[in-house]
Amino acid sequence: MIDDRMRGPGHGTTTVWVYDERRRVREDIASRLVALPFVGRVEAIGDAAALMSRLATRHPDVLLIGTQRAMDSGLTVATQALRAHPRLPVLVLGAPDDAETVRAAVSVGARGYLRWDATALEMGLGLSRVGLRVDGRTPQPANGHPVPLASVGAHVAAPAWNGATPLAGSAPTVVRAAVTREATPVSLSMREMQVLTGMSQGKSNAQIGRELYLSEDTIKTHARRLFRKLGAKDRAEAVATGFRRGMMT
Amino acid sequence: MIDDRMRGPGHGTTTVWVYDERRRVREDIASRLVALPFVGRVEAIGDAAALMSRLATRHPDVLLIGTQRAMDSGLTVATQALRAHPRLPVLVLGAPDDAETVRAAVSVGARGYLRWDATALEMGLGLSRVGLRVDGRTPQPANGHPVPLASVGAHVAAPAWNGATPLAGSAPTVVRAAVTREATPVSLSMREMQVLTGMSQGKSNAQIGRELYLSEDTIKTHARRLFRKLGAKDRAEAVATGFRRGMMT
DNA sequence: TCGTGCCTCACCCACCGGGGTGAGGGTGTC
DNA sequence: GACACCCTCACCCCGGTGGGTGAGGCACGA
Repeated sequence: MIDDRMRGPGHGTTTVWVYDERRRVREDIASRLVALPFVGRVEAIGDAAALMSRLATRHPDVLLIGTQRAMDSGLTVATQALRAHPRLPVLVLGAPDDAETVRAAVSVGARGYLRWDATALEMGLGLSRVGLRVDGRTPQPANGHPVPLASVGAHVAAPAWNGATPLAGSAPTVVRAAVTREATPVSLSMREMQVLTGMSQGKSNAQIGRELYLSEDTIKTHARRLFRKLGAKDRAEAVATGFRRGMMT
Repeated sequence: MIDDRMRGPGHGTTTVWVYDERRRVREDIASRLVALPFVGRVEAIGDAAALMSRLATRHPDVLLIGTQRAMDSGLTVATQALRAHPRLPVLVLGAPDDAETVRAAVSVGARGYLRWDATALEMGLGLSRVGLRVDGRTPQPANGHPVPLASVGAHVAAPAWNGATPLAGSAPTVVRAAVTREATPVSLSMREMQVLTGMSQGKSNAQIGRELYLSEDTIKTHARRLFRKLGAKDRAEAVATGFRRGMMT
């Protein structure tokens, strides 16, 4: 039930624990967390007693606790954990519009509320608003790449990074994830962009060539050039940086 | 100067013309437009006379006109074009916070204002708010994939798709791009997610295996399984759908 | 006018990627 | 107890990928 060996490639330093009685849920959440750049180790825990005993000796940087509508199991665990360790950064995880649980979570001392259908970006923000540490500091919008900006739950004030306006009221409105704008020092040519788009659709060089009425060798040349421009090793990384730089949809 | 042969792979039907005197600018914008799924043909035009004569016989679905701060060349062209063709959907392109040009653009009849540093998502919305047609209809948030949601310029009312609140005032605040939430029917396991993340960082299967203390063959197995789950042909497409589904950052 | 960047195409070549298949062990669920 | 899913590893195989290099033409700007 506890995945100690499940550690990431090491560039992330934050440790996150995910508690939920439903195995499916906690593992689903955990698997999405490992994709976040600043997250190093994720552990999924399904037993309340185990969680408490672990908390006696070690603390995660963030503890995620899942809840089910009209069941207070998750909230009970959150209450227990926070009673024993009041400064523990706890995020409650629940249904998209469960205002009741949001209120309950806040009242027992949770730092925030995360919808279970949150995107990676939103999870990232949820974590970053909750005492996450990267090399001892709170993460900043780094080197022009997207960074969590807004959203999680209404009761959490939206940050004002990058000039975005904070949430006005405290109504249970949920602001959706946003992306910081980057200096975009790279600009791809039209053809390179078309090739990159084709790649993102799983097309082979030959296929792209056929669709653009070009030779496959020409596509390979464009590919090489766009790899250099984007600093990418292969098409997968090129596509990824395309998305991260806001060039793709 | 006019790229008639520069047509996309055909799944997009919208035709966009980009006007700007600076070659660099118009081609940069054009190259970013071709990446949008619903955009079929993009033509970059650098000469005002040529633009007007082309407009006499054919109309694009959207006409983008670039402006420079403290120069009215672009606005002059926009004025000309709109005087001759009042129903032409024109978007003015300009500096991020050039409120003056925004006002001027609106007053001459432009349908919206697009920051030159807009992300693909934002451009998509700019286009979709401006009379874009896909098979005769305005595009909807389709099959669970991200879709332009907010932003372009303050004077354009933000759409209320997905329950997001429209822009409150008419102040020159700019709402950043947002992403719709999708039903996320696929869930990757922890390992699959780690492999996908490695792919997005340009790592080879062997490299990923080394970092996770696994055999390369194991990575290949995880890769195959995640390809099937995501419906992807190769790692590039897998990474792309990972981003489109909000699983990656 | 020369240089630069883009577009186009070609050839060579090492090797990585992806599909197929099988298989053992673990942990839950019905 | 059967079933399903995940994790792990292995072997075979072919085709696609990516790097290097060269080269001609075109449009532009210094």
